[in-house]
Amino acid sequence: MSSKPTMRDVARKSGLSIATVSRVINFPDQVPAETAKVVTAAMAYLNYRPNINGRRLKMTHTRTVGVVVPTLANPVFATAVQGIEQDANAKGLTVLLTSSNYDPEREMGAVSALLNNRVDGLILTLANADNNPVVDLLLAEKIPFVLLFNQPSRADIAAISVDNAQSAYDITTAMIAKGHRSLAMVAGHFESSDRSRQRYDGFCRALDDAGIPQKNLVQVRFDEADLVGPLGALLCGPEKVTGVVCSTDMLAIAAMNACRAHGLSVPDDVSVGGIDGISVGGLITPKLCSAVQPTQEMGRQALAFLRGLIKGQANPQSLLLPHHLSAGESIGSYRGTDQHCSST
Amino acid sequence: MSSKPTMRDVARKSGLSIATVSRVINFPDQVPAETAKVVTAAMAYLNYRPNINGRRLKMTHTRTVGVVVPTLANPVFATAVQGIEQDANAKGLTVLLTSSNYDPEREMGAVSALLNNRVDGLILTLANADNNPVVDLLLAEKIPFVLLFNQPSRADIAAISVDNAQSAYDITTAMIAKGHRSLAMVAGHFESSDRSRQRYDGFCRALDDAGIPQKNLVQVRFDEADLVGPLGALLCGPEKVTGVVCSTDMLAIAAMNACRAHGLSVPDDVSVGGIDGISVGGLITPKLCSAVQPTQEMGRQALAFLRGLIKGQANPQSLLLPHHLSAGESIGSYRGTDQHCSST
DNA sequence: ATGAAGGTTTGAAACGTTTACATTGGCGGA
DNA sequence: TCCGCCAATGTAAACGTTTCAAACCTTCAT
Repeated sequence: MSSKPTMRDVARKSGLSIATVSRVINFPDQVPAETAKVVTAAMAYLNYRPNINGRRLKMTHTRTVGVVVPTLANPVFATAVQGIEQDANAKGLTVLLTSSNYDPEREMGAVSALLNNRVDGLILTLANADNNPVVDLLLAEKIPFVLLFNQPSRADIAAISVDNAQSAYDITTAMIAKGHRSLAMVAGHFESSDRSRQRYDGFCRALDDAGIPQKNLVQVRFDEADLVGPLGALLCGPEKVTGVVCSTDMLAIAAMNACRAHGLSVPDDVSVGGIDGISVGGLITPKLCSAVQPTQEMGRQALAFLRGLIKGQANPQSLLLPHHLSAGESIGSYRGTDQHCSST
Repeated sequence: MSSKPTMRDVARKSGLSIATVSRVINFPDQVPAETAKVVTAAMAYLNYRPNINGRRLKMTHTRTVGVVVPTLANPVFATAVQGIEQDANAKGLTVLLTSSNYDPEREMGAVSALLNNRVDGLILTLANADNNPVVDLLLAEKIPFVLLFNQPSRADIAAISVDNAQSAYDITTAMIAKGHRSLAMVAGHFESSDRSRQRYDGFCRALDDAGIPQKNLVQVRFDEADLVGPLGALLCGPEKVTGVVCSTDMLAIAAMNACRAHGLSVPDDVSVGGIDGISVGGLITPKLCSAVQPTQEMGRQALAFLRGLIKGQANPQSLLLPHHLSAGESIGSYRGTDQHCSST
């Protein structure tokens, strides 16, 4: 009696067989109301709880999905996971969460662990979606999976993202349109994020289209909050950068902070733009101008897509969702470089 | 061959018994190196993956912990979960994540689902920790659990939190020390969060200690980003509130935004303080002054504590962690109420 | 030669489900 | 009366592990 009651106990208590109890639980309509009542009463009396692990062992699917993101410390991923999680729970799916900290080794470890859990499918944001052993593994094992935020070059693997290069192109172009000619990009390390590189490509293309040869780039850790040092040379050096495009909104917020630390006003002295569209961006001053992606919706869509793959109803394909520039205040018109860098 | 290889297959392949294979996996040192090598080779050859669900069914513990938080959209919870998740994965524990959206019914549903998964223990942030059916259920079922952020009145249930009332007291007092006498609190709905009420209590106590009778309170939804309306009456009405204490940093950021929408400068016209200490608070301008809690560390501690409970090495008890006021710029000296509310 | 000791290995019974298949019993039609 | 059918229920074999008790060697002292 000390251990948890099992279906067998319920069967005994209700004077019926274990098969009938199972049917009451799984196919209530295949069983007479009277019988169902008896069984339900027994279950309530015994405080019975189905052991999902027993079920999982027997059934071919586990009604479980694995999620791997770089970190929850960046609201972009937290928001996406929030979307995934909400819908998953509404559908009775269990979410197994892991974060990789942008580390490919940990990505593999996490996926491996999730496969051992026999997840029905996976939603992942990988450091680099191309030539990725994790992707190869998943394809080999024929496990349904959807990449989220990644924008792989292969078209035959499922992925939900915005057009990263175009996002960066758009925000950069907006800055150029305001007269800025000396621009820099602050990006997370490329090896930690293919998005980062793709966004840098878009940045470069925008400069090329505007005939600006000089392309400044500073790569930083994604969780770097202190950009005072990294940005110092660009803002205060000979370049006198007046426009800073950041590969993420988190970096953009840190960049604005760094500008002020150098005695520069945003957007009067320096314009700053981000990419992602995290919600705090819209609340701060100056309002962050950003290439916004529908983050939470993307999480939802990734799950919906994954469910389709699991049911075999859909084929893997990449989906590009539309982004838009937010009407921010962090990008202003070029006003010269007179008052640059009061403090170093 | 189409299905996944099992331990039986590995046993057959290596010419050994299933029991030996199991021992190689779980107790490699109880097995001669030679045998281990043979088995490992077979596993590699067959691409064997242990099915954790089989193990879970047999074993009394599942090496799985459930996590329930209100939402990941608030960085406080995301950060805490990040802490939990990192350590859990390092220890080989699987994390089952659910969010309740501050809804007690969904809390119960989530916990119920997690119990069906036979989690070894739970970490939860509940809307209200006192007289909570979820807590009763968990106690009745003798499932180890740790409350996180909740500060229950019972001392015999495990909880990791800061002193919520004192946090609010401190930030309020800091504001009063700057000369503010007309204060208001913006708090999330009390029925969604006992922290919210506890913090309001601290706010009131601070006012009492300062001999200020007028206690303004506006309750809002936690995900409310637009406080322009809710704060309008207080900022522009007869009260001419010059100090706004918010029950969370997210609300504080929204409040600063609302102040500016009313044409008021922070901190020149209105001071704003928050509670939580989310990291963006330190990056924005003005730097948010907040009662900071060690969020990620709290997640880690909750997990460590939970593991102790699971092993039976610890007894449930409430732990109060220290908080501190951040040196922010969002609280300034009282300068009168001349220039109040340029735009409504 | 015999047996005890001890290191390896194995057989088989769980764990809590699901489900294909067998059984039961009641009822209508021939 | 008998047959067949159908709905309701039951039987038992999986699913992939872990683990206890038993069996099987070697080796070695007697």
